[in-house]
Amino acid sequence: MSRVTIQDVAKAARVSATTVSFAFNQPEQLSVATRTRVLSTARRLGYAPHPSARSLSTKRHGSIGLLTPQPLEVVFANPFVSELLQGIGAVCAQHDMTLLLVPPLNGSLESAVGRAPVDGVISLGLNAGDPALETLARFGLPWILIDAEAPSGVATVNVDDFGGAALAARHVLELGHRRIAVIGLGRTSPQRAQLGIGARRLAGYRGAIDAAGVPAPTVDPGGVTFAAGIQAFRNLWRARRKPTAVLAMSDMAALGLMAAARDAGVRIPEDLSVVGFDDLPMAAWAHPGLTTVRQPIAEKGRQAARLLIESLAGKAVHSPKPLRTELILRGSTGRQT
Amino acid sequence: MSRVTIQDVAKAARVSATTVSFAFNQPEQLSVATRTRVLSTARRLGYAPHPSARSLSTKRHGSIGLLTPQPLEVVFANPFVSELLQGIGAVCAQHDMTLLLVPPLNGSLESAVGRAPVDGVISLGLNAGDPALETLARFGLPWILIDAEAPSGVATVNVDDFGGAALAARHVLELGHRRIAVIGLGRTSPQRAQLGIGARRLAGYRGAIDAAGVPAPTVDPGGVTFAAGIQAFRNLWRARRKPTAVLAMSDMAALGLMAAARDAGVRIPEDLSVVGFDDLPMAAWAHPGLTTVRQPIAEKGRQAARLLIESLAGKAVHSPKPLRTELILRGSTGRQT
DNA sequence: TTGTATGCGTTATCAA
DNA sequence: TTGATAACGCATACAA
Repeated sequence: MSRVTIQDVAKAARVSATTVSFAFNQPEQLSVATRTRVLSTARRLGYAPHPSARSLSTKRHGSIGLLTPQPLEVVFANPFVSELLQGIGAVCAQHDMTLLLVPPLNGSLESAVGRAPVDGVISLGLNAGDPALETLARFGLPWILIDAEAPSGVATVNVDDFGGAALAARHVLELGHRRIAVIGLGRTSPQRAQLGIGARRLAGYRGAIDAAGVPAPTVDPGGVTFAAGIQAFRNLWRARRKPTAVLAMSDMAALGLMAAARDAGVRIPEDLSVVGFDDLPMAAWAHPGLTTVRQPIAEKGRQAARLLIESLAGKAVHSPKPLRTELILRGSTGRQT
Repeated sequence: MSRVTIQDVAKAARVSATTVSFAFNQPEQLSVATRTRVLSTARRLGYAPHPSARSLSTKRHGSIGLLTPQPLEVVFANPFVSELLQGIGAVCAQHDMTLLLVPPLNGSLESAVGRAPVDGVISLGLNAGDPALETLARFGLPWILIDAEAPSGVATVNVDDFGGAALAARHVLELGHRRIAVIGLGRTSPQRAQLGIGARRLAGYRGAIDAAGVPAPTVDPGGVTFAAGIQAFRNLWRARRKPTAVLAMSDMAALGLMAAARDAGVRIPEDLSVVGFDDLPMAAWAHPGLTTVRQPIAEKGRQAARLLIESLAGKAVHSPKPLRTELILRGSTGRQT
């Protein structure tokens, strides 16, 4: 019941193993007769090259790894990841690459990296200096970063977090809001991971608010989940001085906040304006629709995958220009009355 | 810049390669002195066993594959898959297994299977007789099915689709509805994939409706996306005889239908009752909340992963009893007036 | 056009 | 307690 090997095929087709290998990898080298004979017996026997043997020999795995800073059960709770995977997956398919998920192993990303049969890695939210990335460097694995502080020399795919956040802030400022709250990306999540984009977005919010001569926003730690948004609403509404507008760094938190607000009898946008960040599909499905900063999530995935594959081909790759963000106006924001 | 091998470590530690291997795999065999020396030099050199070499030798890969009937960009558009992955991922982590995504390669799942370095496979929505599954059998790879017609001898994880659908139908019947429409899982998606559960759910709906002496439901092909739900609403509302209750086989379609209904000025539940299937997180977030048949999606993933891993350990595994479904009452259903 | 010989990096067997 | 040696299955110079 053991796997059919190249030798089995060779024997059955009365040729050498080399010939069988040629039939698959360099068909032109073979006469049509033998080639067809070999291939047909291979098919008949159900032969496929053993992936490990193949990669041991070729020094290639034909797969890339997605390094996730948290366990899969946590990571996939965030729809953001699904969308990113759609982008990465599309490019992988184009290049006959498979995708290996690489979450921390016993809490350690480094050891997980060492055991992953991949030609390169896309890392989500890890910043330079992370031990896992140093491990990658030691193994000579090319890698691309998404949503990270760009260390020099490592290609990083980012969006214009600062500009996007500024768009959101200016929007509510123009609507007359003066008491503004910000909901962050969470403090429990890998701090370093969130540090980069969280800090950039916060700076964008603050810059615009400051430029308008409006009091600095209160900042709730928040998170990237619906539940975090609910909690954020509770925190904000417990305060003496309630905001009239909320700028959330994630759509999920914004949606959770909207739901909590509705349950508390707070009308949106009449009593409270809400702006999200991401433009997940469900932002448009909410009622009212969520005004949000769109970032091209799937495109981030595609770019990262493309860069990595180019890098595997030996090309020198550079960080692309931060992708554009865009304010999507829907019903969750309104004029301060 | 090439990878540090076991030989490098052996040389540096003045021992044989075997000893280095022992240090990692059978530490007890070694004297404390040599073990620590070897391990420390290994760490110093940044050594990690080459995954392919290791699996070639051990005949194990330490990973399982998730066979998806469609490209990743399609599959991950469905939140159902994210939740399933949370369950699978949790069990994988417990057993130090990594997860390889195995979508069709050039449209062919069979060839993708042959190239996947995995010890076993979880297949999503593929029914017995599928060529990809036969390929698995040829390679001697253990596999577990999710949401499939259970062929004899292959462990399959299913929920009680029939019973769940019956619950949904009886619910709207009790509310007095007599004009009922059903929204399916889509006809374009891999037909065979959807055939099993789609047919079972349809039978559940029909059985209950028939038992109540109520006219048979109209059936819209539907799908598993928000857009499919919108389309389904249009189809239904175009008809002369509009339903007062809709039974959707997926929450996504139900939510899309609800949104389309609202946009068309159709009130839910006053004008139209809607029941979904799945109980995705966002079913609770919708407004009104979506009454739906809950199925334990993550648990399906966990069970499948557990069964597969047991199977890898040589145990004989059997299809578990279909998991229970449960009707979750929310605001999207009301009495027929 | 096809075959021989060798290496890829590791683990397992057996001997010392 | 350690080491020598033989697989593991394939690809690829090189030879024929």
